[in-house]
Amino acid sequence: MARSGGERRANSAFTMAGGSSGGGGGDLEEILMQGSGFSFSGTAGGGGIYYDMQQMMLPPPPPQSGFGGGFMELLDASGGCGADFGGYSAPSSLFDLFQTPFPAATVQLDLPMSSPAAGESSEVVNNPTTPNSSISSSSNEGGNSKKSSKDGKNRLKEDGGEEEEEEQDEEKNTNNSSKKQLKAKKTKGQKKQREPRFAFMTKSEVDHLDDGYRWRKYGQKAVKNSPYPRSYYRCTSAGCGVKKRVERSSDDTSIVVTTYEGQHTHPSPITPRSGSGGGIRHLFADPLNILPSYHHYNQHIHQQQQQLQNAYMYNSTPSHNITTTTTTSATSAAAAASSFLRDNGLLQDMVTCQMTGKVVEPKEEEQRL
DNA sequence: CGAATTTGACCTGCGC
DNA sequence: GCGCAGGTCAAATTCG
Repeated sequence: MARSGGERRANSAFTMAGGSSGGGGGDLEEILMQGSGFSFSGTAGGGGIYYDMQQMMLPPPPPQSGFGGGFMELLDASGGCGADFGGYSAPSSLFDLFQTPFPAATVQLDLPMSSPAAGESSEVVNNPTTPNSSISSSSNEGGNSKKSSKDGKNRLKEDGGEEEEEEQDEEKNTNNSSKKQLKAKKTKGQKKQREPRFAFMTKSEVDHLDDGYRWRKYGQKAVKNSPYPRSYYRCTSAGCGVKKRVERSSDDTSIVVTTYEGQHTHPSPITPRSGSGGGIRHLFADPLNILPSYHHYNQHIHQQQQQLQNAYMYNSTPSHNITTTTTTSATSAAAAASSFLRDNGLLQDMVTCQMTGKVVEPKEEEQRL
């Protein structure tokens, strides 16, 4: 109950990780980035491609003109609606990797388990870099929490089948006292199907990263083997069932793992080219996340680069659907994040990181399991 | 007062 | 079947 008002602040840099549509018990692949050099530990499982992360350093980011504008463009282009992903074709996009046949669907690494999201999340171990020193970004406030709450209920239905939404709603209306029981009923016997998930991992002192969408926190759970709790967010837009999970790595407390699940059914609430007035500005309220002026550009970029250098992403694809995650797994939320990064000349690094990871061929993955 | 967060309870899936 | 852990709900609480 003791509510910490600080919770409402916003976010800083992105963390992005791979997702999975955990069809049935499909968990995210474990990932490990070791020590200082970004060198993945090879995985035995699939005999996939192995890359040395140490080779992947960040190229100097190209000077960006407009922050908000570019970001929003990208948001619109890639993130607005899930349906848009098909047409998204930025060559350097993080999502291209997911959408293309490139078997990067799964980046797998051996990992001593202490991962924040045991069994589902990944772990990053990096050389500690300068975390965001000051975070004062805005919060994603203003959403209609009630709707989101409702969506939350629907989530369960969606998991089991959208056709049951109405039916379940009726039940709820007629018997509010047993909502949970109803929920249980509904979900029983139905294989819960998760939306594609993408996780971003970044070094940040702020847990909840502002990706341009409005989120409402609907839960928090203590994570096993981690002193840090995991927070659950849901997109506040009506009808949008996108969820976001935020947790901090127990191994490296400076690392935040943000997992997106689902696709936004709406454009980002942030107005494109909002300039100084649009919501996008909140994204960059944090001096470390914005490029207030070209004067400070290098400095900020440097810090962001460090973050990204230490960030890597993975796509936790359910073992059975690895091959199909290419286009559908790209959540708009993640797209927004990637767009942001790409717009700032940072995404490439993220991609690089991903590509340097061990790539497991779908078949191999299946065999492995 | 509306919106967002907190937090304990509850539910589900999974491993043993 | 039981227990554990993850995930979600929703009343209470807090904030703007």
